[in-house]
Amino acid sequence: MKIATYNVNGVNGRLPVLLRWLEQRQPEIVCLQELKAPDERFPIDAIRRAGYDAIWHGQPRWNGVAILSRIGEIHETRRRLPGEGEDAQSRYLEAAVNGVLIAGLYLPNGNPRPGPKFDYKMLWFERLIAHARELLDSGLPVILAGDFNVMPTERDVYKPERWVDDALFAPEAREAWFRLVGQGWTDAVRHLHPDETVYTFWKYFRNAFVRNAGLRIDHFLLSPGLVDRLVRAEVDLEPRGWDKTSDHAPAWIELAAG
DNA sequence: ATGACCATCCCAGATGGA
Repeated sequence: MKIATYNVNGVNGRLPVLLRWLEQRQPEIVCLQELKAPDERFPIDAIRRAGYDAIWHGQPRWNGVAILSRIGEIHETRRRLPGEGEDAQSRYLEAAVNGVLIAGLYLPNGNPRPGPKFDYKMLWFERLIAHARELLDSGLPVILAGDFNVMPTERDVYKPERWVDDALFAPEAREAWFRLVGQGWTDAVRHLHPDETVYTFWKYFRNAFVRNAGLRIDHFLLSPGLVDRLVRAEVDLEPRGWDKTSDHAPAWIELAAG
């Protein structure tokens, strides 16, 4: 079973790229971030024609997350973190699919730092950490997947020294990441590729993708029971080179049958 | 060290992204 995460940077603007990649790769489950569309503009018809069912949680202009499945029913369990109000930004969606609990998330960017946006990022992070504890304690097989907007280590940034004051690489954000992982989660890509340079995002500017001036900010965290089932963890670089593409590349993991 | 590019939306230029 392949499970993917893809920050599409506008689900309607990137629809041809998304559909081409779904057709090519055929992941069973996909978490999408940055829909940038209100709920009524989610392209559900095109996604159904591609063979997927979906749930989504959008808002006008910004944010927005979705979970797609071609393997079985999507049983939604949450659409916001505990502690978030009804009017919160659309950044979290959780569902049981084919025997696994999938949490699709889009953690706030947090720039500029310091400032209210960074405070919101860290507050959101704390809510995620508290809820992740509950998910671990449930004993269920759980995957936290999405755009965490954090590069955990220097290996995850092309020029670490340029990013130390940025909200994506700030000590507070990295500390929160390691506190989350320290609950007992496994970073799937690093587990299988401990020493490789792996990026999931490249700016549009200055030929960043061609220069491989990238960041690793899209992640999969696995609950302990899933680690033995992890057989692959990859980033699809090809779609990042397509015309009218997202600034992120899709990442995916493959789990053996449980 | 800075600015570069892209999407969205009452369609122009502000805002957010990372």
